[in-house]
Amino acid sequence: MVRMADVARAAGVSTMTVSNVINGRPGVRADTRLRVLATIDELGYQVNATARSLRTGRTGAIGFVLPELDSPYYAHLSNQLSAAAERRGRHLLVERTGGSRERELEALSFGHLRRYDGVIVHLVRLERPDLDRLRFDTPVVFLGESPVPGRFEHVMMDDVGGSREATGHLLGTRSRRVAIVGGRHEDTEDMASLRTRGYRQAHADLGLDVDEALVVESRTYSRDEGHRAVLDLRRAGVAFDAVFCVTDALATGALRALADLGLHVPGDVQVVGFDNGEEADFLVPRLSSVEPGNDAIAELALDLLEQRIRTADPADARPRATTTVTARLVLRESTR
Amino acid sequence: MVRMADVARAAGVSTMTVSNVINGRPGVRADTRLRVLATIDELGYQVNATARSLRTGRTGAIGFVLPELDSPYYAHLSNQLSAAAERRGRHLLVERTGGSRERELEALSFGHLRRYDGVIVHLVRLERPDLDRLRFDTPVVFLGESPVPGRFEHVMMDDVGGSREATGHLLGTRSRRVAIVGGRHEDTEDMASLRTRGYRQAHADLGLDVDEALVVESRTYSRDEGHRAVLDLRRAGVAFDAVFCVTDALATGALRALADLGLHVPGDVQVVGFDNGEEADFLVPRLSSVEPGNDAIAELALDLLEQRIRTADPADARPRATTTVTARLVLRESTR
DNA sequence: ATGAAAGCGCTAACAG
DNA sequence: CTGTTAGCGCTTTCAT
Repeated sequence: MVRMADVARAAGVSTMTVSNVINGRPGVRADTRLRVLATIDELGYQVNATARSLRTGRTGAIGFVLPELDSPYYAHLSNQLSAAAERRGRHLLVERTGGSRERELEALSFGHLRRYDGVIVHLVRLERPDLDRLRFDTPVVFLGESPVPGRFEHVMMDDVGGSREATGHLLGTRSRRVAIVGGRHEDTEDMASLRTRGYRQAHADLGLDVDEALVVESRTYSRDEGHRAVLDLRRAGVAFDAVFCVTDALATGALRALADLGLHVPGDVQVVGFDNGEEADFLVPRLSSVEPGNDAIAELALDLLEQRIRTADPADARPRATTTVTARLVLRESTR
Repeated sequence: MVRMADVARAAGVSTMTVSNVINGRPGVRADTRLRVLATIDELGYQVNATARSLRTGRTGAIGFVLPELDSPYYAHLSNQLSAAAERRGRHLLVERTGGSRERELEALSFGHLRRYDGVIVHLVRLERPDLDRLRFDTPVVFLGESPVPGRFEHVMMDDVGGSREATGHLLGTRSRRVAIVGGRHEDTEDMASLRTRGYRQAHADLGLDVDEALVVESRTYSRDEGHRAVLDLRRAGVAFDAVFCVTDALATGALRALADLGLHVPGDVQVVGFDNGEEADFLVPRLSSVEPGNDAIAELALDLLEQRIRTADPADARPRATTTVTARLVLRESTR
């Protein structure tokens, strides 16, 4: 372990001069700087980020707290956030909660947050009572559909609008029995509910009733659940001529199930997904999907965070808001 | 900001007693403990991890440094590592390098590593000269195919064996012109080279020559490159009756391209991927793929890291090794 | 069972 | 242009 003090002694200067050199601060004579740099190199010295962070209160890192790393949606979003953060000269550290209440709370604990200058958080379990109790002064931007107390910034996608457009397209292209996979009978504020709300609105727009038998709930939003859901519908004898899946992963499973059943897409059954992940363009048939605007979400979240980090005044009273990024339907081969 | 000293004052004890309570150390009277806990709760105190870490030299966090977050392979591996680390009472923080030399070096800098008690690293750019120059005492386990100096632990998958088995299966099921997508003409030690080596060995096993026109290199290992590669082969008039793709993502693109060309899989062309990701089971047709043993790799990497963290002696001379985890071919619908 | 003192490695503030 | 002093919030050590 080489300390700054070691460098200072070896170079015959004080630690402050070493510190000034390292941090590129002005007011160091050129020859002194060179001597210090040479010594640093020679001893292989590297700053202790922990000590610096304790002293300055800054870490140079931004956190991204999410439920799962291996869903295509979060994987893609993380990658975009990481690349965008890098462009701004910051490092992104990604942390998984597994979608458990306990781990979400832990990730938002003060001690944990000290690791970061700011944090972007996508919660799936914590509800208002929990959120209201949160106390920290690390700048935070929330993503996702859970309603967030007004004192926090919140960026979300247009779940309702995107779903309405997708369902509307299906109903507008001669489908009359549109199933929703990953929907929700109850109307709360989670992702499934919001997307189901758009689905219901599209029906209402045309004066159509929703057959609740077509609303299929799912425990997860992964491929196997999409596969199971379509097979279940068939087994239950529920007729359908289109499927709106609330994620691309569900849609991938649904497409596979329809192939297993020997049904033609989009001839017999149309399919639309939500997320517009890279995979959509490579499925057979290529999947029409709702593009939620991840790029815009990533940039916006980082912009907001950057602002909060810079005006580090905890009592900063500037208005915070929930910003909704526009979604749009991308048509491919799985629809008519 | 509530400090430990604030809690101590409010509870009428010393900071040491508060510290002892928080860390569950013995030697605190029950009533004192309760009073301290009540005060902590009341003031909403949370330990400052940075300060603790400066003092103890430990952080409770393990790092995972990888090239990209959004490739299905790394996404899945990260998720497994994170879940496994959690089971061991540790937190995993994931950091992306983007596959650039500069960022890989930075991630391995001493200052950066101080954030972690130990780090698992999957490099793709750094070469021996760079690695030999590395100086740090944070325990590190390397993943991936780059050769690693003997002083480090290294866990890798059996790229050669898995590829040999996959190619062998194709050659053993009446395919005579097996293309490799994502292969490498030159034989070095990167992933593409190793998997191509297995491909060549399988040919040699049967006394067959490899037609270099069937070895298609690719810049990335993503779906679009797989798609492009198959179309290019066709356009160039190279005949083939099977495709071994060195990743599932490439295979997904290849399947899509074969569908575009109106070729039947596996009737006209067989396809095998490598990674055995969740998607393999939902493609049309379902993709046969080499299972690299991610679970075993994740557990092993964490075991090795845990050992190094515990025996924190930097001069620890116990032997380090490269451990190769066995790969095996999983057959599905894309092969005969 | 509890507390006082010292210090982890760095940098802000000020002095020279 | 360079150095001195103090202290970030915690835990280790040793004393009581």
